[in-house]
Amino acid sequence: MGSLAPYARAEPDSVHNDDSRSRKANTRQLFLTIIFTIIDGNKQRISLFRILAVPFRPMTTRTRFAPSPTGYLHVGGARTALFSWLYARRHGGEFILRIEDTDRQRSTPESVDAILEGMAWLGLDYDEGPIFQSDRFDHYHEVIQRLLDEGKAYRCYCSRERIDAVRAEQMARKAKPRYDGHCRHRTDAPSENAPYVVRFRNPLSGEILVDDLVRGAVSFQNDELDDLIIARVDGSPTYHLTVVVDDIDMGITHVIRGDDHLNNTPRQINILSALGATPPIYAHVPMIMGPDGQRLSKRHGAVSVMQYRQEGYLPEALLNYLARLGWSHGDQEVFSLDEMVELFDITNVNRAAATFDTEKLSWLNQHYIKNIEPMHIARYLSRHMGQLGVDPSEGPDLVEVVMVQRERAKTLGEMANNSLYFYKDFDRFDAGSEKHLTRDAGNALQKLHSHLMALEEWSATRIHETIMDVAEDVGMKFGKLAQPLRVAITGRTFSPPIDITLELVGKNQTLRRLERAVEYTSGT
RNA sequence: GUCCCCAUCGUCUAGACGGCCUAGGACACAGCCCUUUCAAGGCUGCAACACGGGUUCGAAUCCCGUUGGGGACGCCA
Repeated sequence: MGSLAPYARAEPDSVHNDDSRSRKANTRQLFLTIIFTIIDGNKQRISLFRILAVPFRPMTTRTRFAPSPTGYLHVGGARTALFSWLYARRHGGEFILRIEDTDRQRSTPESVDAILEGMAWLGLDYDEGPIFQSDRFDHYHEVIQRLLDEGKAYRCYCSRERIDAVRAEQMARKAKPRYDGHCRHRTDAPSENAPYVVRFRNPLSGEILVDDLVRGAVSFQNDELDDLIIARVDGSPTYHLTVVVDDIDMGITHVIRGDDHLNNTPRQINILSALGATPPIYAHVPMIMGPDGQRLSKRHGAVSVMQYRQEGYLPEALLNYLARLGWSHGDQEVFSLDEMVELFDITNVNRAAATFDTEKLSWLNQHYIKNIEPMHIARYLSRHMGQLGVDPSEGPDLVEVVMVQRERAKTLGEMANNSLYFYKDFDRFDAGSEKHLTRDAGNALQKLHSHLMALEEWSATRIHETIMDVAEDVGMKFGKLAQPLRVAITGRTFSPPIDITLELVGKNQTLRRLERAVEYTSGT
C-alpha cells in the first residue's frame, strides 16, 4: 500500500448532500457533473477541468469485510460479509477481506484461520486480501504524525485515573461520559518522558450528516462527540484511525457494516475530512438478535458459522437464511447465491433488527437437502458418517441413502445418525421400540425370515411382495407386520419405507437381525 | 443518564405515488387428507399494522408525541 493519497479534494460538505436513500454511487455524481457541463456552454471548459482535476477516483465499487480476529466467524459477521460481497458482485465491484488485528492482545492466529475457513466454506471469495492491519503499522504512524504536525491531533497526558474520575463525575451528573478536553490546548509536556496517547481534535461545533443507504440521513452534532484516542500509550494505532486510513488507501467506496457502528460514523467522517478524503458511502445493516431480543451471542446457542457446518447445515441454506434475515425480494424465500447476486439491493434491507430463528434455518436446510443433487449431498454426508465412525464405502451407496433419507432429516448430522444401521449393526433397540416385538410378531417374523431367505432377487419390489405375502398368510395388515420388522432391522420405530430399507441393509444383515429379533420375542 | 437507531402475525417479512389491505407470503403451531413407521406433500385454520394525537375525502403507509426495544458512550473492534 502506498502513502495516503487523497482520491479527491477535501469536500467536507459532500457528505451533507442528497436527502434520500436513493443516492447510488460516485458514478452518479460524476454523471451529473458531466451533463451539467454539456448544457452549460460557456463554462464548459472550466467544468471539464474540474472533473479532470480530480486526481483519481476509483469508479469501481469496492467493499470490504473487516473482522477482528478475536473469535470465530459469527453468523452476524457472516451476514454483513454476505451483504458486502453481494453488493460488490451485484455492481461489478471488488470485495476485500481485511483483518483488523491492531489489538495484539486479543488477536490470535487461530481466529484468523477460523475466519478464513468460514469464508471459504460459505464460498464468499475475495478479490484482495486477507490484508492485515498489523502489517501496516508504519504507515499508521506516519498518518498519526502528520495529524500531529498539522495540529489535527494532540498529545494527551491525562492519567487513566483522571479520566476515570472525570467519567464518574459526568455519570453522576447524568451526562454522557466523555473526555473533557483537558490536554486539547496544552503545548508543553508535563515532564521529559511523560507517557501520552494521541487524541484526534474533533470539531467542537457543527453537524455531521451521514447519508446511509439503509437508514437514510442521520445527523449528529459535533458537540456530542469527544476527542477520541487514535494512538495508545505504546504508540499503536486504534480502530478509528486504522479503519479510516485503510478505507481510503484501499479505495473502499461502500462501507457496509453492522448497525453498532452507526454512532462511530460521524467521528470517522471527521477524521476522513482531516485527512482530506471524501467519505465512502455507508450502509449500516441491522443487528441480529437472540430469541430474547438481546443481541445474539454464544449464550443463545450456536453463533459460529463453523458450528453450523459441524451440525450438518449446508452453506447454501445458511447463506439463504442470512440473506433473508433483513433483506427481501417480494415474497420470495428461496434464493441461490447467483439469484441473490442478481437481485440484491442494499436499499431493500430492513432497518429493524431481526431475531435469529433456527427453525426457519432448519426448514431451508432441509429444503436444500431435498433439492440439491443427491451426489452433492452424499459428499457432505460422507464426512458426517465418518465422524460417527462409519466408513460409507463399506455398505450401500451413499447416494441411495441420501435419496431415501433426505425427506426425513433437517441436518446432515441427523441424517447420518439415522443412517447408521445401513452400515453397521446396532446393539440395542431404541427405548420403547421393543414393544413391537411381541410373540405374535415373532411368529410372523419367523415366517418372513424363511421367505426372505429364499428370495433370489434382493430388490425393494421383491421384498415388498414377500412381506405382502407373509402378512396375508398370517392374517396381518401390511403395516402391522412392517413395524415389528422395522424395529428388528433398524432398532427403532422410524425409517425410510421398509422395503427399501431392507434392500439397502442387505440380505445377510437383514436375515441376521431377523433371527436375533425372533429370538428376542421368544423371551417375551 | 446522554446521544443515535428501530417499531406489521410467536418469528422472518410483503406493503413503490396514502385508496388495489375486511393487511399477503414463509417458518412455527393446530386440524384434515395421503400413508407401511417417521417424514415429505396437499388442503384448511389460528395469528399482526405498539399506543395517542394530528394532516387528509381517505393512513399500516405522512407529521408529532408516548411507550417499548436495540446500539453507542473503551488506550475493543
